[in-house]
Amino acid sequence: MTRIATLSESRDSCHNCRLRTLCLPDNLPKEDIGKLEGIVQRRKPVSRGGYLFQAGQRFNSIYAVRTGAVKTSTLMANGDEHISGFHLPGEVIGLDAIVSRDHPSSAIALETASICEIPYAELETLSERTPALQHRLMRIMSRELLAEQSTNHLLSRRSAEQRLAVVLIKFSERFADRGLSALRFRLPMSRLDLGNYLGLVPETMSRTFRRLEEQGLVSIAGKEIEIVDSGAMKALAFGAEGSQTART
Amino acid sequence: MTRIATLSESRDSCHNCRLRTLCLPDNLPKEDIGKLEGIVQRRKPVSRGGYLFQAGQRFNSIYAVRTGAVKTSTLMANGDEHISGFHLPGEVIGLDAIVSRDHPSSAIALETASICEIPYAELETLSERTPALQHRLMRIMSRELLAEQSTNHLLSRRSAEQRLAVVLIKFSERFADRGLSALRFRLPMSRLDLGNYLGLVPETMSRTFRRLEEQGLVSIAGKEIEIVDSGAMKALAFGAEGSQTART
DNA sequence: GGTCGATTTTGATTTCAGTCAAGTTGGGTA
DNA sequence: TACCCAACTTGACTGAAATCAAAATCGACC
Repeated sequence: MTRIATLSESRDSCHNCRLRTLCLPDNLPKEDIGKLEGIVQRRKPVSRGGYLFQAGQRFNSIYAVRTGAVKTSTLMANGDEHISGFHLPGEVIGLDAIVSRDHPSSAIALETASICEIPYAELETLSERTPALQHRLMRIMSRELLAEQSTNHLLSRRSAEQRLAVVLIKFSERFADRGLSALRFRLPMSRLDLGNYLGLVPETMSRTFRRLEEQGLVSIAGKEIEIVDSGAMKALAFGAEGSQTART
Repeated sequence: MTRIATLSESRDSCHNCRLRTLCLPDNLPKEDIGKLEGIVQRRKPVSRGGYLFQAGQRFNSIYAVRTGAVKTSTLMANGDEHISGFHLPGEVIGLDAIVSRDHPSSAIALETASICEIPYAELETLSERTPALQHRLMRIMSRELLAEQSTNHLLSRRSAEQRLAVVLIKFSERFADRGLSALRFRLPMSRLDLGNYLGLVPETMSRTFRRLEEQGLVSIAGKEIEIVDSGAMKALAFGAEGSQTART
């Protein structure tokens, strides 16, 4: 089946999307991308602070970030917000709702974000007759699982400095995956949000940023981050030094 | 002493398996269970400390726990072990490997465990022509994602008492899901392992168990746990009291 | 039943991050 | 441009869990 692409379609289509290889279409044959294309809905941009969906809302679709950045968070029994993740272009949001009928968490734009909405019922129907898509979905779920595990890991008995180093390195890698600089980037979220994610209060965030800067590992100007000594950062983040002692 | 319920053996087919509704076959039509049955391999029991698979090993299969209990853990750069989860009968292990070709973590039996091995290539082929199975796989992945998120949440800025209360309540619920007592059960792992999972050192685990006991919430005899005041436990685990203050 | 090593407990002390309190900065807008 | 409010920073103090050290208990195996 050949589609006649209009100008706006060609700009907006999965085929031409720069994020293709990170997102659902990765590794799909051309015709399957076309089919996927048929069910993807491109919504008007969500501005800073706007909701993609709210916790408790009926689950209908999953969402892929096209531009901008999004946080997902759950409201705890006591009214506190817990931020479970930050999502950059090419990443898929809402997969945690598949099992439960309702969204367990809310998704909020950190900066103006354009979003692709993919109705899940249609995606599921399509993937029944599209093995490559089914395959891809499983891989994306698995990838998310791994990312969550890595966050667990991060939160388990690591110092504030290590947590911050890890998260900065990971952002660096994610920006690099998107063709941006790995050494100079702008964090899309507030210190408060990043602290919430890392299990640290804003005061500690501030002091920890300063300590990393004093050690000559990074250079900070508000949300602009420059990684000055990437090797030392990785050593701090993943190395033996300063981590919990092995107890065998 | 009253006999503590154990996770007893189920028959050798998915059709008759008591864990059917927790595991892969849930909600599958009879003939699909039959097909699944055709690819499931029942291995000889793995004894305490034995590996189901090791980190770095080539990914070929996912595994379902039939009896016993299993922990999954990753070895960190510095040689430390980080335990990412404990797995009871009916739960599926190894889904985090789908994306990566190799297992990112090891799975180790905490007590003698019988395991169903499901070759992933065959499972994927089967699910291509079995929509219900595909559906079920997605739901299981989503469930795992939620479980990981909930662990993140648990590790993020909660006191030792709250962490322990949460994990005990969750084990209680999981045992109940398996038809065992929610109020009296035996934890399958050591304090060290549980502490590792919770991000706490064994000394703190010991003291925290004692504090919960002193408050009359639980009664502890080694690995045997009795939940004495389930309401107060839930209040401690999920309630407003003692948690971090909302900072808006 | 006794022995040895692993697991768990207990106590004393230290330390890192949290809390409280008070600025300072900076982006948005009137 | 100046104002305002939110975001961020800084400092002093506190407290919960880590660390260090040692003893007690458990349990697997002769």
